[in-house]
Amino acid sequence: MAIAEDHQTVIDGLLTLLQRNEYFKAVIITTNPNELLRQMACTPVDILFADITMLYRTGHELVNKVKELFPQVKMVALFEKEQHNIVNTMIEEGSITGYVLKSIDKHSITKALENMIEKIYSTDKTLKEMPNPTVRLRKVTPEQSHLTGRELEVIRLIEQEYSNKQIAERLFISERTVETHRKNIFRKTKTNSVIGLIKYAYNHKLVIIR
Amino acid sequence: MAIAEDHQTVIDGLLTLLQRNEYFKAVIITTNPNELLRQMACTPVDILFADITMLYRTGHELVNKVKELFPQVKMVALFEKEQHNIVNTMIEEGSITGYVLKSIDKHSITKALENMIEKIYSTDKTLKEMPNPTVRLRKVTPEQSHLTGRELEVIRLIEQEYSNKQIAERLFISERTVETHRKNIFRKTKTNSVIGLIKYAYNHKLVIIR
DNA sequence: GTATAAGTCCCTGTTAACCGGTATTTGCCA
DNA sequence: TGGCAAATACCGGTTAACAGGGACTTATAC
Repeated sequence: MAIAEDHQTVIDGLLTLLQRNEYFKAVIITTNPNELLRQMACTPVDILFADITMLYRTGHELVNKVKELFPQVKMVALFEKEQHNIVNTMIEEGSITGYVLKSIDKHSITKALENMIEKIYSTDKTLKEMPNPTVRLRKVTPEQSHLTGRELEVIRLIEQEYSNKQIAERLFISERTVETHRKNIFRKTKTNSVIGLIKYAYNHKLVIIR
Repeated sequence: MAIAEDHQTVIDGLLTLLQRNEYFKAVIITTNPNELLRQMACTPVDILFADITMLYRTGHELVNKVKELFPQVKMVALFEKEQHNIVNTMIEEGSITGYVLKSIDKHSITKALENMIEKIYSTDKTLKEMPNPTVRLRKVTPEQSHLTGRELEVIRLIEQEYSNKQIAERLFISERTVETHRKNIFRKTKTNSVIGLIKYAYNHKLVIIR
């Protein structure tokens, strides 16, 4: 098993738990994505525990790299409750095999680990083929987001510093339409500047930060 | 001692360390700023360990609240290495008594805690009066930031959604000057839109997020 | 004593963003 | 099948932001 996490303390916490577990053994521990890939090339692992932002960091896309280079590795995302949007995206994409809520108490993590062993080792299927796996700690229900799918797309492109014109080209729609979406977004999020909007998006985890 | 931290795992890590320490005892543990204040009113503590972003969250300003309501409490900020800017600000303000780098290894944290005991209990002075306290784990040297103090001020106000005009009023300078600062900021940070700038500021921890 | 950096101020433009409407098509679902 | 949400598109008008200049004062450093 490999662990990739930004916070030493989170790593410590996991290690403490793993000490009492006979099934898992952490063989790679690092906070650096590139270092992780390098080590995975030398030391084969079955499972990768990784912070979700590290996995999905825009631009880097560790999750895709791992999928490409080591398709047999099961990826489990460590996430915080506000990040359900990203988790759900990754589940839909079939990128990850499971996920664990970071702030959950020790007992639940242990239980989740045990469930994971059963699921991962008893069958060799990914989430896509397991519509209702118990690996899921809880149903990750998105907070009633009033924003439509198209609006979310626009927000993500705004955050990527695309201009209205570029967004229009990217989505094959008129610039006017982008402006309309923008207006509706501002109205719905009760913001009136890009900065406010970006902060809203970050706070509501509509986009992946850093 | 009180602990305020977003991450359960960080809390767990601290508690494990504290178990072996005879001087400290955590009596309040919470992730909620308001809950913290409420509990501090009921249960007196000597020291508050808190995540730096939680302490300094713009708008809330827990650090000021604590200082106001419980001036005798020593505040120690838990921070990550990129946040040295904020730490230095707080030291200059005399807001905090000490700070601990989150990602530091256990041994060093223990050592830092011991140093802290000496410093805090042998003298009753704040950092301002102790120019070179050993509580400091390491000299927090800002990465060669080419941005000037005034430029940082402007960036923080931009992030707060102030317009150029409002910034000018706030800083008692001409709107032209703000524009000049803005230009220089864009040039120095190699950005060319507020969004790019905001992301730069977040990535370089020039402002406090969330 | 003279560079150098920081901070201040102003000018001329251009344009993207924003405000406020209105309106059509599509598809879902009750 | 009638209502509704989503997505699409347009228009006229206003303004803040941004580009790319120049220039002056003050303080610090060498």
